[in-house]
Amino acid sequence: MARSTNARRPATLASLAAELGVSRTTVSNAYNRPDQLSPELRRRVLETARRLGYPGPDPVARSLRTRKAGAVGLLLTENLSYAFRDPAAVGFLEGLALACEDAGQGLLLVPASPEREDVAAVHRAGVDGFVVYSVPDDDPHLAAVLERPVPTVVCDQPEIENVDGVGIDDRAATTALARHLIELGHRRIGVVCMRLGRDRNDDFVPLDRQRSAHFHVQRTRLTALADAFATVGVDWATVPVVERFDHTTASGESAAAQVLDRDPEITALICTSDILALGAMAEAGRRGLRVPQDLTVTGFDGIPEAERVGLTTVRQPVLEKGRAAGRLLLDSAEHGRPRRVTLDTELIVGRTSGQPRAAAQIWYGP
Amino acid sequence: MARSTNARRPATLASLAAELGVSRTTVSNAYNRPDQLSPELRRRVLETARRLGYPGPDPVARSLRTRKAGAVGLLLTENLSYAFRDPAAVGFLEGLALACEDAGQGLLLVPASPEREDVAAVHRAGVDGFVVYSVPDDDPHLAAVLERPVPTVVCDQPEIENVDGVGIDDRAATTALARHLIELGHRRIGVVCMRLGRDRNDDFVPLDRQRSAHFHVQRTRLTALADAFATVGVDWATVPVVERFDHTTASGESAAAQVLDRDPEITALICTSDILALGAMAEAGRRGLRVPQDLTVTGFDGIPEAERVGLTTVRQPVLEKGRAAGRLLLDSAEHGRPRRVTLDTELIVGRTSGQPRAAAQIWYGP
DNA sequence: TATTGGTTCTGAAACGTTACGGTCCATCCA
DNA sequence: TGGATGGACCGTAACGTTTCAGAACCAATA
Repeated sequence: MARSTNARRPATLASLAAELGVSRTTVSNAYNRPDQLSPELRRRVLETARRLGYPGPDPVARSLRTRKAGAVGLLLTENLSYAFRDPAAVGFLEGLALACEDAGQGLLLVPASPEREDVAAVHRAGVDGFVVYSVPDDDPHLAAVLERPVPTVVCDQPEIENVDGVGIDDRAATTALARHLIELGHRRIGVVCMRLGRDRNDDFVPLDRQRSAHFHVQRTRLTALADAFATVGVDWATVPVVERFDHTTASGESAAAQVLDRDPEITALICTSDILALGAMAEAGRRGLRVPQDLTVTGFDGIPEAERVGLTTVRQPVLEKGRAAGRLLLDSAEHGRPRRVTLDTELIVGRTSGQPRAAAQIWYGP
Repeated sequence: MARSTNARRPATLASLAAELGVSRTTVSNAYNRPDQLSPELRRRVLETARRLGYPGPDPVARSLRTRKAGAVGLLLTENLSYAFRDPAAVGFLEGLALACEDAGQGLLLVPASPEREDVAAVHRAGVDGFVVYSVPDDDPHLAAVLERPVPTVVCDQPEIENVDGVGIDDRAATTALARHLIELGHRRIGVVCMRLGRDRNDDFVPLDRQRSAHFHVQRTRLTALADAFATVGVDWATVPVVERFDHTTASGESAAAQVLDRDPEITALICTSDILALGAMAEAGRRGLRVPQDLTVTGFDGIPEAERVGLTTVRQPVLEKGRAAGRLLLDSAEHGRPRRVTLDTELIVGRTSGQPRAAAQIWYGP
């Protein structure tokens, strides 16, 4: 006979159909295609569902059948804490989330910390596509994503065959920044950059490590700086470049200290992110160095806090980057793939860059 | 015969098994339980998989079978933009994401904007549980979540039968803040609060709307303020309370303006969030009102920027709140449910609260 | 009366996987 | 030599849904 109301096993579409004496199709239609059955029957189905405690079609079973998960996976191998504390990353996340929301898609944060070699989370993610952000090009998680038979969009990565991409022209942006410093007269500089690989190296960076860096963005910026300063005769091998694994202001402080200890004569400290630059400014202050009179400091990203303190930096549209990544993924099957979106950047000359002391003396001196 | 390497239909566990002449179980074991088959056979399975382009077991089919999605759903009906711009919300998100990552679980942002009545996204979410944050108690999305047969944790909500909860003692925290202002001598005050319901009402809030507010947190804070000031004879009906739907500093500015236009005599402006308070301070500055000499401004949350400007506020451990919510959800089946976690808060007396002018005159006057 | 057309509902076949309870066989020990 | 042991693998039965081609019915049309 009919099943008891509080059956041990939870109600399913089938049990509901049996209870009602109709086909499963009809029950399914009651939820998904109300026009396919009479209002009266639909009412009965829904009421019986309530009575039996049937919560509606199981999302996973539906996904299996329709081959749609209704969600986009986000892979970011930055440590979550650093990611959420970096306004640039949060902005990216916001843009991506907005694009997903517009399309009625969920956004799944895939658990993949940089230390964890375990790629299982990528395999387990029930998603219709992936967005990859801030990941070294040799990351096993990235490889696992690319093996999955779903569309993927990578951000700030070198071109990958058959994969859409979003990014900025890091080389041009960095070159513009370098030119600005060169024109001001800086020749002795130091650099603070984010991590260049999956291994931790909180120290000076030899040339080969710079060239083989697995973070495309960092590698490109270092190369662009080297090339730009080479045009005015700076030997890049003599430029102190310091790397930090953790992306925090504290990292910026200690890195700046490391550079300044090694070479107190530098007149400009170029940081590859605003977060690092803010830390560097704190360290400069601690040493009694006035910015920019005694030391020029620059960043990259254009986060609100950088704007507040007047940091000289390169603004990039982080929110738009996230949104573009989402759109690219969700509009898939349009246009000939792969596609690549390059967003504009803007050099922001703030109050933290000025002429070096020596140059100033030449300029205004006797 | 064996299938062609580039079959039209993508390879599956079954087709792989057929190709190899083994059972599906064995192929499954090759991926999930390497100890259940000989290394040699496993090698063959994996190699054939590569050859046929089999990407490994389908995550959705696996979820269906195992009844585990490996992800937690987050429902927040705040507009995404406001959520990502509010450091308190980002902190919560960070804590929750950390808890999920620790457990190897994904975190799914369910697309549910406040305007959208469509709860389909909740039904479609393939998750093992839900965390609900910043949602009015009559939100249809919340109702849809509670109908799903998965564990749920609600944040900043009144107790729901059989549902775990995380929150702070809003009443006690607000009372402490009110006492602080009362002791300073404030009697004529104004209030700026976040939205009280699903409808937009960017205006003064009549008493009945205050009492029937669907955001538990806001309702509790207003009630606590009313009760505290009643003890010193303040008639709450005369206190201007202004509401803003959007949670931005711009909202704080315009709300403060609205209050000050109505009652320029107030000596303190109590805001129910730091974001609103920061906006209020900007508006005070615009009017030439010195804080705190001419106007005391207070917030709630204890976000970093509030600390930077020395805002008087109540600090709550937002990251811990998110982490606790995640832990509660993922530790399910422990202890007798439902459980409730109440986190500590701290009154931070900053530089934005002081004695009112009138009181100061009485104090130091002739 | 036969035909058409529309609505309402059905039955069976996927979707791709893992859990469960085995069987088979070689080996080991007494 | 008999019995026990354990490794390697298998077959079947779900998991709960959607899809698709039609069947049954009824009313209206020619």
